[in-house]
Amino acid sequence: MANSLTALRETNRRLITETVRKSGSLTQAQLARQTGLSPATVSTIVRELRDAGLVEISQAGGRRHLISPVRETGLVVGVDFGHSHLRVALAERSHRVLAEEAIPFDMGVRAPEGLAAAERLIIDLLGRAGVDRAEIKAVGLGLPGPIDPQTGIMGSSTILPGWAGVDPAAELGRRLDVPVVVDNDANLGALAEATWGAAKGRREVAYMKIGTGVGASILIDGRLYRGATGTAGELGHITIDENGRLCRCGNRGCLETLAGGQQLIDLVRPTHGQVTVSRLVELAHGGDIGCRRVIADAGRHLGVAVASLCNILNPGLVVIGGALAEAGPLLIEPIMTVVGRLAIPSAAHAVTVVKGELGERAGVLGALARVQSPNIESAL
Amino acid sequence: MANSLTALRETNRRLITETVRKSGSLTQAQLARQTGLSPATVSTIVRELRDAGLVEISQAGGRRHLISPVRETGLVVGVDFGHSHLRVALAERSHRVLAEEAIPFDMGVRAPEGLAAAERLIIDLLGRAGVDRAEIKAVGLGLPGPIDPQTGIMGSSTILPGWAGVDPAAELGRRLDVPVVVDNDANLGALAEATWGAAKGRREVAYMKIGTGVGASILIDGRLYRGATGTAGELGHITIDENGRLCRCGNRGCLETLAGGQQLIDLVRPTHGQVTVSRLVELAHGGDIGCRRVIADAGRHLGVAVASLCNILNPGLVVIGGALAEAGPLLIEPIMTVVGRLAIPSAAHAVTVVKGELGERAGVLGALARVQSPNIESAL
DNA sequence: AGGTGTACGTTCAATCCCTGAACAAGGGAG
DNA sequence: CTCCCTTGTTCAGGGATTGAACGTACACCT
Repeated sequence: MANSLTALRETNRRLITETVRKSGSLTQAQLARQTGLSPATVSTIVRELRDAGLVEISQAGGRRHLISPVRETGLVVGVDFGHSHLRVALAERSHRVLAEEAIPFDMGVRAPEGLAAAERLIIDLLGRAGVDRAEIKAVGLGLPGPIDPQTGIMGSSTILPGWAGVDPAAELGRRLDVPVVVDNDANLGALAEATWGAAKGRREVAYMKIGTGVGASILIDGRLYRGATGTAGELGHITIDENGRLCRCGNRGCLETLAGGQQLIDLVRPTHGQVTVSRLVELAHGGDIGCRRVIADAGRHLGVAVASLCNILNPGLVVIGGALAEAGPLLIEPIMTVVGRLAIPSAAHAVTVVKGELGERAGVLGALARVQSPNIESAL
Repeated sequence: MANSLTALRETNRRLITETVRKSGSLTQAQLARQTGLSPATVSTIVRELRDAGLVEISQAGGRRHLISPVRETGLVVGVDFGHSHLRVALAERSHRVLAEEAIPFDMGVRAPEGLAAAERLIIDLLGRAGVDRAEIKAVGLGLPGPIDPQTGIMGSSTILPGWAGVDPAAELGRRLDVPVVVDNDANLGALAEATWGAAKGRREVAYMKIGTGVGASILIDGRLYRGATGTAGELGHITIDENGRLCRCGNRGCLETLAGGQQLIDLVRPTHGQVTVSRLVELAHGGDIGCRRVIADAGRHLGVAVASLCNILNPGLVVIGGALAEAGPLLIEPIMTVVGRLAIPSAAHAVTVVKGELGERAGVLGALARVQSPNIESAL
């Protein structure tokens, strides 16, 4: 705070840069109205930013100048590890996706193999898009497990035994020689839905990802909430039934053991054989009574958790993502029913439960978003 | 943001006012060092504040001027309704308590009777302190039920039937002819513990009040978190046992039906006769096995809820207040044990569970705090 | 086609704010 | 008692924002 005047100028410069980055491109007049600054100030600041190479100015008819964020060169990569898949997307800085691919993948392997697979898939995508490896400027990496936000090291050895203690961002960064930011897959899904999807513009949101496991992430005042030590949102391991089935986290009756995709798969195996979550959802949509029942039961268990969440946090919106979310109303209606019954009325009235709009791409898109706007999260 | 320059000045003025209010009284030089502003700026702003009557200046030897917050005149009252008691405190603006009293009280009565009782107790206290009624400038009011933060009207007719639909702040304000701010008793307890008690200076805190019922309140980034519609923290009515006992909220197996004081009283009635929660805690401290067991069981049930809370929010501190908290380790150790078992390890390691420091006075002190600093809460 | 109105971006003087330096006034150490 | 340090004030200087005035170009109406 050496000089509050220059600090003020800095603030306003940042304000304008942010506004430009968010809106894509606008004229100075629009900028002035949106920021509340006077046209004169906008004029001088825009010139400064142009001289600094932070924005680009193009003529747009009349005196209108179109201010756009500087055409960021280079590409970014999003990597999304699921329990049973690995998805990678190659995108421009503007988030336009150039190439994307998902492959089946078993998270049970050790970290080195997993990261090697990601590296191979990235290089494959580069080749397909005809892009040189050096074009990649940054990578966003999503993982289905707890990550210490201070160190970036994965914790909780019981959940992903092959990954505990490793620093995936550093590892992958060393392999590719670019900066890598890492985050929980549910956090990234929430980020994607908040940026482009069902939670766009909402402030108090809970996001639940129901894939093989169950993860969650919380947006408070529009920002990712991480809690005191960065593990907020582990809704998959709250206890629903103290005497329930053993969970991979070591406890009994976690939500995940009742509503996770793995459980559903196990439940239909005797009658339907080995299926994937997506196949199970397909069958349910096709009218299969057993699958519908299994999904509805999962919804009811999820409803118990969402009701607790509503009582505790009183969110305005709950977004359901992950493979099971594709069941749509088959899953969401039971959730709502249970929430209506178990949550206190004022919290139940306040909340809407919807399916995510980005589907299975949420994680990888969130990874792309995370690379660009690392500061959407709460300060911590 | 009409004029950013004047906005800047406003910010700095506020910065100085806050610093003065916090530190009690200091010199201009100290002020300059603490705020990072130049002595010149401090000088002019202090003069402005003096002229506006917001601070007082006294000579303190040499050129030293002692800047102190203006001696606030008048008194404030805190009112805390519990399920079974009513507590009122009369205090100076500086929070020095002049008189305080608690009486047994049944929240089952209708709102007018309750507010009349509060009024009588306030007038009683005024007489005892020898203070005129006109000295009261504001009242803080705590109630053990959900309050719509927009309208101030009490909701959820099932929980406090005699109070649903009334606007207690307006009612009491009309009776006493002073402004009244109203809030949930758990929120006020949290506020008090955060201001003077066990949570002083902590940022991520959950407060649980276990009296006749069970309430909770959440501090996020040091501010009261209210959620989308103001009912965040209703932890007493999360479902622990879907097939459990009926709760006054209309559901089954709420935490409150398992760990609320009322349940404990009911449990020991066959063997110990009708007792209060405080008496039950006394007996437990005296070595009564039955009471100890009942409290430990309640602790285990609370532990399930706290574990969920930890998984969802990952707080750094959980403060236990209310009458049952006086059981101390008899209650808290079972909580910690269950949290250690059910919460994910990283969240369990992060959290400390402690007894509140303010005891049964937490609510009424919080009401006093709330009158003075209504802006501690999140913006919403 | 021509005229008029409107919106846009730039420039400039005015205004407001913060800061560094100079300065007066005391208190404390030696 | 003197020197030195700290404190608060004053003043000039430089930044930053703004309102008003101005030139320009497009759109629309006649």
